[in-house]
Amino acid sequence: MNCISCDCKSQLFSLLTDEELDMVQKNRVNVVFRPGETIRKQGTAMTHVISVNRGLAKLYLEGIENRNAILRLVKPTNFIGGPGIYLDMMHHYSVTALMESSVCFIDIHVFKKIIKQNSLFSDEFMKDFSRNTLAAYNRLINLTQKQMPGRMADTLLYLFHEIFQCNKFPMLISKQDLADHSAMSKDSAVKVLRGFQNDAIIRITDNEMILLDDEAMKKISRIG
Amino acid sequence: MNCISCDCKSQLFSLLTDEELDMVQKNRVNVVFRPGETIRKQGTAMTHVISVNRGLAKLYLEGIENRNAILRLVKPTNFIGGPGIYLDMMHHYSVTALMESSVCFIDIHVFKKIIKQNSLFSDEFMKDFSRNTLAAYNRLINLTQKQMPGRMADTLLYLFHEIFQCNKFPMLISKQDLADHSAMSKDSAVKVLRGFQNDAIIRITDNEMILLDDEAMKKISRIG
DNA sequence: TATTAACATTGATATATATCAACATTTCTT
DNA sequence: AAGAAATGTTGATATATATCAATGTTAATA
Repeated sequence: MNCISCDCKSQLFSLLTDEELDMVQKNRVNVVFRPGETIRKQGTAMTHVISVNRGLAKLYLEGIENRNAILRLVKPTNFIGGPGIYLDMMHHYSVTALMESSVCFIDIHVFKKIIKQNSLFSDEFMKDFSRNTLAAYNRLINLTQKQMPGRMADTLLYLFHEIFQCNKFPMLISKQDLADHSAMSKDSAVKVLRGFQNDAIIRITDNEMILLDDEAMKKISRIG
Repeated sequence: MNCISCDCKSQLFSLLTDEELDMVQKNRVNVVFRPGETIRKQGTAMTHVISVNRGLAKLYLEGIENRNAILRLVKPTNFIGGPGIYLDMMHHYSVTALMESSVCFIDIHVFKKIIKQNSLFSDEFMKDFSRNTLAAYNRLINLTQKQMPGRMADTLLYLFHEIFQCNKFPMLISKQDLADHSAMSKDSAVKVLRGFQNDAIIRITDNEMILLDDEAMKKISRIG
C-alpha cells in the first residue's frame, strides 16, 4: 500500500505533493485495532499523528474517578492531531476502537516539517483544528445548559446525521458510551432512551438503533 | 504610541521584526472601553484580532435563553483570536469589559500575512490557540463532572492564582459572572459563596474578595 | 455446556440544583 | 434627593439527576 494511491487517507493529506507523500510513506506505520483496544492513551507522549483508514473509534477525555467525556467519534478519513502537537507533545485525550479499525501513525516530526513547508496543508490543518475547538465550545454549551433529554437528543442526532449519515446504525456504541457523550450516568441514559422509545422517537433492537421521528428529536434537542 | 516601543503588546507580537511591527502599526486601531461595553460580539464578522493593553474583560459563549458560559477572563497582555480566523471569519464568542480597558484591534489580513511569513510567530500563535483549546477541555470535565462547590472553587482558584495572582482581588466581577463561569444559577452561586464564607475559606467585603484558606479551597476543588 | 464477567434494566430513594417569591442593597438617572 | 433599575440575598419549594439494590440479559471463557 502506497500513500500516493491510497484513497482512504485523510483529506488533509491529499493536499500534499507526491514528494511529500513519499516522505509520509517512509515515516508511517499502519496498525489494525480490534474493538476495545486503545489507539491512543491520554497522558502518554505524542510521537505520531493519526489518519483513520477504516473503522470507528471514540475520542474521549479521561476525567474524574474513571468517568470519561466522549468528545467525538472518529471515522474514515478523519485526522487525529490534538493540542499537544504545539504545546507539550503529550496526548490530552484517549482514543479507543469501537470496531475493527485500521489507522496510520505518521511521525510527528515529519508532520511538523510538512506543516512548515506546505501552506495549503497547514491552512487545512488549522481549519480542522478550529472545527474541533468550535465543536468543543458547542459541547460545553449543550452539556452545561441543557437537561438530560436534550443532551441525549444531541448525541443521537450527532450519530444519525454526522457519523452514520443514515436513520439507522449498528449498536457498536454501548449505553455507557452514550452516557459518556451526554454527561450523565448510565442509569439515567437508559431511562432517557426508554422514554424516547415509549414516545416512538427511536427504536432500539438487538443490534441497531433506528430514528423514527427526526422532527420530534430535533425539538427535544432545541427545548433542552 | 508605537508598536515597536510599546511594552504592553501581547507577547506574541514581540516575536515580530521591526518591519512587521511597522506593518501592524499602520493597520491597527486602539480603543478604550468602559465597564460593561462590548469589545466583541458573537455572531458578527471577524475583521480584526485583539491585543489587550490595559484592563480586564470576560470572554464568553452566548448560550441558550440568554445564558452565558464564561470561558476565561482576558487581561494585559493577552491575545484574542478565535476559531473563526481559519474557519468562517466570524466571532464565536463575545468579549465584554469588566473595567476600563484599552485594546488594539489589528487587521486580520495583516495578521494572516504575518502568520505566513514568520514561523516563530505562527508557532507561538499555535501554542496560544492550543492552550486555549486545552483549557476548554479542562473546563468541560470540571463543569460536567464536579458539583457546585467544586466548580465554584475552580472559578475562584482561577481568579486568585491565574488572573489576579494575589490572595485578594477587587470585586469587578458580579455574582452572575461567577455563576456564568461555574455553570450554575446566580442564586446557587450566592449560596455556595455563603457556605465558603461560613467555613472561613473566603471573605467578601464591599469591594474585594479575600482567600483565607487556600488548602481548603483546593480540597473542595479536588473532591468536587 | 457451565460459569463467570460484562453490560443492561428498573423502581425506589436520596441528593443536588433550579426556581420562585419576597425583600435588601446598591447604582444609576433624573 | 427621589425614583427606578440593576444586583444581591434568603428560605421554601419543586424538579432534575444520581445512586442504590435487585435482577435480567448477553457475551466471553473454560
